Amino acid sequence: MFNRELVKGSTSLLVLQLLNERDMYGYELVKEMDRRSDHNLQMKEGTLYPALHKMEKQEYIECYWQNQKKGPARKYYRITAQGKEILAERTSEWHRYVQVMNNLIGKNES
Amino acid sequence: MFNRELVKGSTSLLVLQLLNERDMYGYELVKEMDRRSDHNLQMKEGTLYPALHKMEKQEYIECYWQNQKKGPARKYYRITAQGKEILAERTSEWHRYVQVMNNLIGKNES
DNA sequence: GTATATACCTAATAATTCTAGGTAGGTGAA
DNA sequence: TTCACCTACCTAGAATTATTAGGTATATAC
Repeated sequence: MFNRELVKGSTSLLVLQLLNERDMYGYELVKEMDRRSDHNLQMKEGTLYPALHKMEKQEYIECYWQNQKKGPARKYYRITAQGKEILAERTSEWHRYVQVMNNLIGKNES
Repeated sequence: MFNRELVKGSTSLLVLQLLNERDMYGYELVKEMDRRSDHNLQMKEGTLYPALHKMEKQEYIECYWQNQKKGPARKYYRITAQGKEILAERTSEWHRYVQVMNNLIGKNES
């Protein structure tokens, strides 16, 4: 939907925000982002899974397996205390970025 | 200033917007972005020059040399009709992107 | 004559995303 | 019962873009 490069860099912000609301598994994150963005943010699995693994290494999130009665097991992710700090930073950065951009390109156009 | 990946993808939008206001040369674009963003967007020359050359190939902009009485010659860039179309698209895309993101991460925080 | 500012440029590296696969469990229809 | 499809995980290679770290040249100030 969006220019791939424009959205680049907001993956971790989005994931941390969703996990801050509740624990989710990878496949669910993809569907949830699609749903809540009205199909505007269609993150690919090939983008999400490596990003999750990186954030796990950085200890922004941690995971646990949950077997299902039906279907494949799910790997749930939970945000850590450190992850919440990063989320706050990234959110603040996002808002500053939008302000700066809007100043430059004109807030009121189309 | 900002996460390098967050800003990725907005280079062409920024350049087209500035050139839509008036013709500028590369070095000036770098300084002008820095100034108008209160030093938040410090685009590197290594980012800008290749981006300008690409947009020239795409015919979004065109250039002309202007010799100076003092100092090195300047390569001025002018936005084309096609560039103006792209600018309108990119601007609209930017605003949609901000809306979608704000919906997901919560408009009112920090 | 040396440092600094202006003004252009590029090759190599880094970071991220997408493409295009793969594995496996379970359901429903022909 | 086989084939398609959905769930759910994963990764290697290609593509894109930004930064780093240089280079060239003109002109001014000390």
